[in-house]
Amino acid sequence: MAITEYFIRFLQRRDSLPDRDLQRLRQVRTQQVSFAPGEVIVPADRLAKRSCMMLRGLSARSHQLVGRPDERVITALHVPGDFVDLHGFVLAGLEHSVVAVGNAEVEFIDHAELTEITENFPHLTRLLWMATLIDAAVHRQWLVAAASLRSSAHLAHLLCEIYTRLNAVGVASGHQFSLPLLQRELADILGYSPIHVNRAVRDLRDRGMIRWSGADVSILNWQGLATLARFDPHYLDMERQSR
Amino acid sequence: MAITEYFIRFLQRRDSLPDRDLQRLRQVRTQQVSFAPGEVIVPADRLAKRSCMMLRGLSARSHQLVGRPDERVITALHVPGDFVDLHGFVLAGLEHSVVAVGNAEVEFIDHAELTEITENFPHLTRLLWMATLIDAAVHRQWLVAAASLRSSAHLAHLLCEIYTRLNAVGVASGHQFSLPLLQRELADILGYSPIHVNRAVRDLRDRGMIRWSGADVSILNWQGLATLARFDPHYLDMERQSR
DNA sequence: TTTCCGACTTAATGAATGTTAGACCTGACA
DNA sequence: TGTCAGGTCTAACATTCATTAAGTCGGAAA
Repeated sequence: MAITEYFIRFLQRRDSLPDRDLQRLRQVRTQQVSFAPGEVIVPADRLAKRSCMMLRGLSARSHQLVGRPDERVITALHVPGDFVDLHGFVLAGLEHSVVAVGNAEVEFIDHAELTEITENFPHLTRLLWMATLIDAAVHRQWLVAAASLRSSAHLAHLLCEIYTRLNAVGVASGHQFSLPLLQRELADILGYSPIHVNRAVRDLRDRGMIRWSGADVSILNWQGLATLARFDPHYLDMERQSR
Repeated sequence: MAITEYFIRFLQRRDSLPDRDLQRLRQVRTQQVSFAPGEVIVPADRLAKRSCMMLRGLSARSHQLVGRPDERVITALHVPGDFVDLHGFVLAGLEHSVVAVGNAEVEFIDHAELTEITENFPHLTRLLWMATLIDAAVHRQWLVAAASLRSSAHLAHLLCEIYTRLNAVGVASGHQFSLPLLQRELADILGYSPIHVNRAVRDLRDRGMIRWSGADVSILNWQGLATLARFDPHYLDMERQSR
């Protein structure tokens, strides 16, 4: 089975991919696995021998809080084409777990194969490195949002980002997308209580900016939402550039 | 001039460094530059041709908020041995600037030299990659802290982390260190108002956990501070491991 | 010494967010 | 049809944090 085309699209959007790199990518062997909502895709604190890439649905990086087993914080959301725990290849282990959000399908790639790539494909290695650094840029933007935005604007920022990322890989268009997140999970992402998340959702709805029922989200006023959130997609580094 | 020994120590703490890698590192040519408090070390949004490493003092990654020129958010602090903007080597540009905190000294390394390393030293390349991934793990921990800790505990977490990192490179010991951060800058890091930061500092002082005068910080009750902050240094990935 | 300025500190008030409790709504299923 | 469970929504109250204003302290410069 071949490495997901989404990831190739992710890379090609940001740099040209020489034939040699492209062929090597397509030779990567993967194991495809499906997960039900909430299932653990990658457990924390274990030395993994493989990493996973999103194929369908969403996943989240979930940090269990020490001493409070019922609480967690979500520090990242991943869409199709994201190489979710590529950092597990270089780090000694993950300090968080990766869980499915809604129904999710991933492809696992053995670390042995990644090692071989880093030994023989320097340019491709820099592109893999880049993928992890874009994750880090998203982390920083979440920090900025958490420190500078109030609940409604903070939620608006998340919606703008997710839509932009889904749209970039062709999984969403027309300002509509599927976001199978419970308000409780949203609270773990934004760092608010579920009740306060509910207030923020209602606020955006009352302002006529979004429609949200079940997992279906529509952004009715993109410009207004982006302005409220001070959203600037620059940090997603979506420009073509030689690396 | 040689690459800072702090960085070599940083790497050797986490993996063995073969002679070939070590020799290549010591051959890296650098330009050493000093900065006064608040000076910009690396400006945002410009395609840099070099990256910098901390040699002495501290630096911060500062995000200017669009539309609010007097406000900013600090998303990272860097101590000696940190390869501060190594990510600028792979990304198209930095979405933040790097500024000096107190008096600071850095070494600049040309990207051409890093490119050469990535072409010929795969293991060393993985270690450079690792350095950027540890930064990302710190970002995640800051997200967890922001979402799950109240002001005093949040501040306590920052102090525990900075001391641990300074201690790891031998720049601080005995639970004392120099932290030339104004309370206003602390507010930009923690996402509070300066007044609220003042309350948090006073609170930790009143509890007898810290002493803080000028730039000199003493942690009087490490265990209490770490418990309050739920600090677990695991995320700093300081274990030796083959990578 | 005196003045001045910046940083730190304190107080008072209001806004944002958390907590608790419970109502509503809807789909699954007996 | 009725019940149940999980998710959403609302209200009342408590806590945390922001804002404004003003006072204190200490070092630098005249």
